[in-house]
Amino acid sequence: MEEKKSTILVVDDEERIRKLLTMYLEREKYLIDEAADGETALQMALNKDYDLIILDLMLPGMDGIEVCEKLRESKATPVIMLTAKGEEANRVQGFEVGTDDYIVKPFSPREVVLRVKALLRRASKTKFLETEPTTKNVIVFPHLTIDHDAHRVKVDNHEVDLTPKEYDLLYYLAQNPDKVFSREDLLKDVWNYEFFGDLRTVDTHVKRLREKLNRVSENAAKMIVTVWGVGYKIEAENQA
Amino acid sequence: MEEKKSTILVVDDEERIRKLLTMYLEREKYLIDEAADGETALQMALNKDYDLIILDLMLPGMDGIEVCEKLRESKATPVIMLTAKGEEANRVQGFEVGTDDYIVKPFSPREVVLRVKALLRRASKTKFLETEPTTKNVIVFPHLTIDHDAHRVKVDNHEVDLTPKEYDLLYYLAQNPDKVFSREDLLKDVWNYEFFGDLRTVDTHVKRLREKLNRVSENAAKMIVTVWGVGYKIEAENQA
DNA sequence: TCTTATTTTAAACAATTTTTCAAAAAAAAA
DNA sequence: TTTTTTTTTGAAAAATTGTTTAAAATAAGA
Repeated sequence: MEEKKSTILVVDDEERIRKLLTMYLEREKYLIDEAADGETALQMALNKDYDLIILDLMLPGMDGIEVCEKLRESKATPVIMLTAKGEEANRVQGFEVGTDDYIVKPFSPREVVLRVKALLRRASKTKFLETEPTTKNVIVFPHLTIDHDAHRVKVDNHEVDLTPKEYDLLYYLAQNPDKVFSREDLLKDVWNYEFFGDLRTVDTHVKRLREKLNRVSENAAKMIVTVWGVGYKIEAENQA
Repeated sequence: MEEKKSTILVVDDEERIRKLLTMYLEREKYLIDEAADGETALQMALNKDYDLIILDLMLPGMDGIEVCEKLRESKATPVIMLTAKGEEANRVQGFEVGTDDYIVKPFSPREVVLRVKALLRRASKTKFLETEPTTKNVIVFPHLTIDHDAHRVKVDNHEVDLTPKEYDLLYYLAQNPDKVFSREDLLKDVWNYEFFGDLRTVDTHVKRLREKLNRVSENAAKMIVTVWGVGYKIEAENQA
């Protein structure tokens, strides 16, 4: 079940962004190289076969678009472009420069990891040309079902309306059942990297989440467990 | 339920167009080869039995028409010709050169996929020369029916006039019921590859689509669901 | 070709929903 | 009991979507 680790090149002039991405991607067992400017990045990308490159659009000297175009003259390495909100996201989106996907800053780390996985999956599919049985994206617990494609949550087969953050939070916890996350962890992973808000914000969302689940089933609400002095987790078992 | 995968040769001198087509076709589980010029393309097409060839009209050296004519001396492989707007679409259209279909640039990726499917269906039918119960291309929901062959939408058996984009959008969502698409997804897949517009353009089309459906049936309009903070989807169930 | 009608896009504003933060109340631990 | 932590509550601030309107692009017709 273990695959060979993919190597990823992360390019951004801001060190904190590089470190942030590196941290999250290494957590997923990818091997990461970093570059802070376009020239270096291009050289590295040409000299080594990366499985993926994450490339900031705005770079000192040679910008992301130019790097991508130059790279494309000799390599087809998948590229995810990072663009600030107003920037030329459109142009990047338009495939004009051979970008495979793009992410708008500020992003949530979780989102980046998901996109990276998706793109690597797509790329490897291309390579091996295998029929992948379209994986349904559903998490199932005794009283709770999360259909990620439909973005739908059901408690005892009864649909529950969640706000985006409530959904993200539940989905994140549900992906790692029985693992406790501190409020810091949750703010880091579920919120985007620019959010430096109050830790208590997490509590508020947990409260509303529990309330909504509880309206349908007390058992479902009890799945979200407070670990005193530590944080929150979802318990898969602990169900009637 | 799994069929053998069709192999397709994509020929265009612009890499971004090749990559774009490859990406969308691979998503549909086709096996893709690429060629950047006419000579290479012809050689590849003669040495391997492709199920379909997508051929750009304008190519350096030997152009698309010549490739097609030369190919036709020994093979009947179906060919879709890509032509820029002003180009000799007429000549190609007239099937003078043995082309089976043609698409005018810029195209929307979705359109290409549909044409490819249609042509492959036609071609395979020809092969077996059997009375195949012409697969109707109809999507049916409780209050909504989309007949793609006729390009006709009916709500509670009452025909609804949609503009092209409205239709495309509805059809795209209807093909993947219960799956949420972000505005970015929709712009990428439903609009053509040259469009780099505002995300909110999607909202406007959704609004008008809902309005037109709502004139006939509120239930039909309610099928198009806003997923707050994420995008839009069509709900198959959620119907009275 | 020129004119007219239709469709598409985009911007601005309104309406709605969500998120955040702060502070009091409650609960758990020491 | 005292202290610490969590839960609850409410309301302002922020973000997102809905709606309207006008300009731009496109297609159709004269």
